Amino acid sequence: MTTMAEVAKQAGVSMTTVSHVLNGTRRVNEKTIARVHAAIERTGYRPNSIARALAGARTRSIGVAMSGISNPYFMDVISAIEAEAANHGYALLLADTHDEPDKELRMVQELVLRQVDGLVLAPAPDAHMRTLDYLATAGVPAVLVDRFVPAGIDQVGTENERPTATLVKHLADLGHSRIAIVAGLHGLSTTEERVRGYRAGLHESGLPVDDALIESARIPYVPADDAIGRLLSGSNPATALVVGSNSMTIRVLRALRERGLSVPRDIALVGFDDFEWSDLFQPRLTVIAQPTRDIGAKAIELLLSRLDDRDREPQSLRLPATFVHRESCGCKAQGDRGPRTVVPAA
Amino acid sequence: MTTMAEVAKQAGVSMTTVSHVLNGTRRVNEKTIARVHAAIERTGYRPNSIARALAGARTRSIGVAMSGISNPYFMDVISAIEAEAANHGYALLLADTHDEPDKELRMVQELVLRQVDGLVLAPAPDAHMRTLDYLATAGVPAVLVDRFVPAGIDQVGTENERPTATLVKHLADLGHSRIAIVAGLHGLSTTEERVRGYRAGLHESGLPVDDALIESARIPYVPADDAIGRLLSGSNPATALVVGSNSMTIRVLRALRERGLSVPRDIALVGFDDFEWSDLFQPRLTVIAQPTRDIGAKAIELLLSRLDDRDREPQSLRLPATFVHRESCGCKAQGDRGPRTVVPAA
DNA sequence: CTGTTAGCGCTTTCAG
DNA sequence: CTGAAAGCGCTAACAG
Repeated sequence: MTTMAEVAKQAGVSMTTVSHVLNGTRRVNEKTIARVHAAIERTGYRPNSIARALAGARTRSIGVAMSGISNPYFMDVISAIEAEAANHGYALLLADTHDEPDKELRMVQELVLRQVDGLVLAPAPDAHMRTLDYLATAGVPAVLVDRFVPAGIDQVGTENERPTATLVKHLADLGHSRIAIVAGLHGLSTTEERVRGYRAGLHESGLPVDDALIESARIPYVPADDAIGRLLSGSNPATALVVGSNSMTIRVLRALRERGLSVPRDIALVGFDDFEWSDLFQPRLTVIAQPTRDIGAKAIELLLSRLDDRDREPQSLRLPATFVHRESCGCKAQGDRGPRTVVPAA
Repeated sequence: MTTMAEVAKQAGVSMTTVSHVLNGTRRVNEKTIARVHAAIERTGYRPNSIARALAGARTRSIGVAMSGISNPYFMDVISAIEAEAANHGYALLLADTHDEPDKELRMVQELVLRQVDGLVLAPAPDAHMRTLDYLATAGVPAVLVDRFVPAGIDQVGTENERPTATLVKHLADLGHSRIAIVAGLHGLSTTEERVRGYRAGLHESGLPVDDALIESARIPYVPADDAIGRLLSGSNPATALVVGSNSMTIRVLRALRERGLSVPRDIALVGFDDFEWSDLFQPRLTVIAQPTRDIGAKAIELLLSRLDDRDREPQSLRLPATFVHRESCGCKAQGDRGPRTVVPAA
């Protein structure tokens, strides 16, 4: 392992100069720069990031803490984050919070101890926001993705309310009056906003809100079977379903199949979140698609810009979602081969 | 941030002792240990991993370098790795190699520079194995996943040859004689082994091998359209397809749909790799499922055991795959609600 | 425009 | 059973 001292000797300069050449952190004579570069070239020198970090500089690593890193939504986001971060010479430290506040805090502390320059977090439902408090006191820059919190911190996510209303109105336009929602995890802003959009959509369609038609998960990863059971029983069952997230959609589709129900014949279904392969599902799903890659890229952009300027005003970004019209809503089949209909949602 | 010096002072001992208490690296008097622990407790001290690393100790981080981290197969593996690693107090540094040898080498060097204690790598096709050479000379413990190389290094993957033969024979038993394979990326051991299994399956079914029925990708991420075109044109087109990996399966399914071909009516299809949601596809896919979580867990297990004992004999582990019988092969429909048929694959 | 030097927080000889 | 002290490789005052 070549060290900086070695390079300095080879180039006939001091370590200081090598360091400054490397970091562009002060003016250096052209020729000196050239000599240093030559020495670096010759020795194949690569700076040791650990030593760099210890000496007080940045680690050029950023922490990513999210739930269910195998969740397809987050995978897209993470993949975009990885690409964008790598572009800027940053490495990623990954942690799975499982959407549990305690685990989230532990994981984030771990990342901070490892001196990440900043972190991207999809905050778990946590009334006390312990993680955010910790981050604030530790002075570690962070950007939140997906879920929003009422705090002065950078955040990126998508529009939730209007698109969900669009989904509901689409169903109402098709003649449905018993439209239910199976929302995501209780306590997440996304869940709340989508439920709000659901209510708004009903109002705007002149339909009453029946709280019995609103289900949301209290615990991560529960199957949707009970919820579906409640929604479809009784004298006035739901005839159409809005599902609040893609992991929920999987569970709902499975629950429906368990009951021998076919979509959209027996029940119409639309969802929030697209899947990379939802065009291969049966039926093809009508959904709101989030700009996952943009969310990831923007998260890194915000984070890096904050590293540059700690005092910049916090930004809260809502990226537009798209309405992807396929067949699960029960509209006349779009034809397998035709282009999918994509319009801005709301 | 409390430092070790602070703790030492509070406990009335030297830093050396604190260090040894922390690491259990030499005998220390019971009472001294207690005093140190008390001081740690009192100050809320957490060791600084960066300083630790620089001082030559372990970083308790492991690098993970794979292609297409949004690829569902690798996501499962990574998710298992994350869980297992977190259990043992290790953090993950993630890098995407995109299956390109150059990028792979750069990423791995980067990870090594960041002093990962070891790494998990899904090696890109690379005749010269530059990355493995580098790892060997750098003396960094690594375990390979998914793909195998003829090198004395720990490796975990699945059985490829026999299961693929099983797939072929299943198709042959259904009366197909023109069975094609759309294999994965050229140069990967998985691809080669699966093609070998394909040939073996044909032999064992008394069918001739027609090289025109063997396609594999030369470049990552190419669509399957051309391959499908070649396979289905001519006077004696394929009537059944074996697809070599799940990302390929997606591309093949899309290509078939472009052509208005329905599975299994117009053509039978079976694949390697299961999807978490392949039971929601139309049709439900008959596949060989890899024990992805076990692969990830085993990879970490091997890596940690090597950190313990650098001189242990390298192990090469093949975990068994399972044959998941659904409908895309064209067998009489299994019924949507029945349990899927799962048997060990060869 | 360049160099000297004091750490960053910890591990680990070496010496009691 | 315990400590003193020398680094690990780099950054950033401070001083020309």
